[in-house]
Amino acid sequence: MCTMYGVPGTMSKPKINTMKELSETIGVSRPTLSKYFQDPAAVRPSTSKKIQERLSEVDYVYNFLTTRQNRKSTELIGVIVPSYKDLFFASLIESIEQSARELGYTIITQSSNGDSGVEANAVRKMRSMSVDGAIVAPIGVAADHDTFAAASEDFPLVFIDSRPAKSMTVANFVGTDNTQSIGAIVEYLCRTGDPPVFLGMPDLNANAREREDAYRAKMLALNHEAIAIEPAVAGGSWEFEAFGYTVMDDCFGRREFTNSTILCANDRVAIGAIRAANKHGLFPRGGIAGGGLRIAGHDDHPLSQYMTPALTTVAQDVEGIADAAIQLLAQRARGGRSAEAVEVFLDATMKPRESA
Amino acid sequence: MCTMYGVPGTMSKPKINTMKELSETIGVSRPTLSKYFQDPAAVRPSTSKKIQERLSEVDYVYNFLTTRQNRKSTELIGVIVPSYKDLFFASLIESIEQSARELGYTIITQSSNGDSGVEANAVRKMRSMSVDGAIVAPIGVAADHDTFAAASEDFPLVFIDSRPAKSMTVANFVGTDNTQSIGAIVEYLCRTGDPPVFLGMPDLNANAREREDAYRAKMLALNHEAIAIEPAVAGGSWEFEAFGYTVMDDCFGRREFTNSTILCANDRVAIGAIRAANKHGLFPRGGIAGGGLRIAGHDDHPLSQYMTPALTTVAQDVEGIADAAIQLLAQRARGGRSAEAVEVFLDATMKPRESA
DNA sequence: CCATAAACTTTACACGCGTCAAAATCATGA
DNA sequence: TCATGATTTTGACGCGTGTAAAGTTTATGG
Repeated sequence: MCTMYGVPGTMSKPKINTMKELSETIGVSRPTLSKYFQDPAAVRPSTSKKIQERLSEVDYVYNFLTTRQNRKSTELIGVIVPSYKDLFFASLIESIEQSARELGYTIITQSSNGDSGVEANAVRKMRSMSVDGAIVAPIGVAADHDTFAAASEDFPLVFIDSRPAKSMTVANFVGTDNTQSIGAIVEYLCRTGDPPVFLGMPDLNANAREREDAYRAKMLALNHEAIAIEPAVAGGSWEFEAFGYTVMDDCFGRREFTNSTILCANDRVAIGAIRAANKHGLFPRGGIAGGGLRIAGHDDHPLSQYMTPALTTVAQDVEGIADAAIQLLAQRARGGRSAEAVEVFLDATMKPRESA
Repeated sequence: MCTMYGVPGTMSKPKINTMKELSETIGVSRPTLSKYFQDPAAVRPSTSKKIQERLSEVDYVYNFLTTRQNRKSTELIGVIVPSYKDLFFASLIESIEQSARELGYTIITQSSNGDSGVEANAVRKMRSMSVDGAIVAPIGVAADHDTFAAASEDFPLVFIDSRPAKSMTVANFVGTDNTQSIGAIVEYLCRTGDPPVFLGMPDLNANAREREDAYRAKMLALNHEAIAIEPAVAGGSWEFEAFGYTVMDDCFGRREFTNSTILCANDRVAIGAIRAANKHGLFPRGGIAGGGLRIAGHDDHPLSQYMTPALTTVAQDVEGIADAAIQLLAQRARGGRSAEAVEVFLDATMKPRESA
């Protein structure tokens, strides 16, 4: 039998459009149905069973817009990230969705496209959708402070990954403790070879500066000289691999840092750097680092282990971050809004692989 | 001044909650405001200007839920993908969002997590949200046919990337012509070296089979023997890199295919295969392929060019797919539902790089 | 079997905005 | 200045569901 989507009349179950209609065909009152849908256990077991049975014989979907209009809570949580095309953020979204689902929340995701105007629009959209809360991985630079401030009067706001631009602002935050994570990998690198030089990431959010600061602090503590590679290109873009590649291709072309240990501010930059190193043949021995050039990253990007050499990095606790953010939001959404802003810092764990 | 989010009273602009309130403070009637918000040009220019000016002095966000409840169109488009953690889908989402934004649509994204139950729930959620249409990259295997059929009575449905499971079903589809894309790369590979063997992807959607079929057809046309690598592992997972790595690590360990040209069903599988090859030292000469083993992929995954060797592949026209899907949906959402199902096939373009 | 509480039904209003009809006001050109 | 048509205002109803109050039925226990 050839079924064609879009042609009416092929469905077996009769379609029911409103709850009133449903209440008539099912034989219970509309208020009872309303109660049932919000909590099947809120009605008598026999009634619940009856509704459930009849429900499976019809094609009814509740109207999300109208149900949420009238409830005190929409059980929507907004998520804003700078880009979908970054597996770190993608992992974060996936974990957030998972944690949210367990608590009955629906996720509305928006990308800010690395643009603070788009980010502000996304926040406004969240407001218009009456979300119960929002999780934002902020652009950081030139963020629209007022937009966030206005939003946070409507619902709790939790920043993840990096803190918002204005450092004097106190806001809910869940993320990795850059001091710990960078500290761990600097310590590792110093212990296993030459002290690292630092290749930053384009100065697009707070992590760029925090990680470099953490690097300098740790190097100082270990009595080593901190050296940051000065990018020959202006890095204003979120294409981190291209940035890492371009900068290091340029360096290696001048035979600079060809024998160094390079700590990159994140794995995407490191992936670009590894590519540049391979182009210049700096990883002999079948791509495995061997005493000369070493490259390390930060984040444990899902593809890092597939690089050649496999990228040594520190893994952020993505699930932990997602879960903590959702928990914090859920608590704030229910509880009072009066609570103090909270900052949660999670530890990252070393992932020693081949590249360093 | 230290501003703290979440503490009321820090805002400068007075907050307005409803349109009625707004109409009072702004000095126009509510129906006029309603018209203005739907189309600023629908009111007299002087009125439009007046509203616009006063609007910038207050903090008002329209209520998305209630506005959309009453309009004939919600201007919401649902997007369902199997996973966020796949840069191909991420690219697709980003392009879709872009095309949609231009037409005034808002995107609601849901991940089906490679699970047909979750996929069915996502479709139901789209229905409950009264979306104007949905774009689905289907799981393919064990998809809930009834769910899609029911949904397509509510709004137009466009499948992208791969066609839904039941092949006898005629549905709107936008995607790459696997015959063309695979044909192009097989032709390229045969022209530049040994004819390829084929490494499939886990049989999770229609592309798995279609691409293998296209490979066999093209090989037949070129008078070469088609050889598909039999995976030693059962590949039921969406972790394609792990699949490619495991299968080829196994082969290479037995010294099989170490000198072959391997065409992978997608880039993520190829990335895993390249990693296996590098582990076994099969890409000497600084990682650049040179006569012996060659590996090619399909999709032009954003990181393919950063592999060593850089992955030779065929690029799907992601923007074209996204745009065509949105256009088709927009047309169907406005126009009649009676139109025939449409299938749009786009060409892919060769990306010769180092790996083959 | 009856008292009692729990669950249900009925009825009604609310939510914020779209939309319509009729009345009032405005802008434009002669 | 006035006629005319365009725009706005007023007042009202509708959307589908949440929710409260009051009355009715049902289950439970003695």
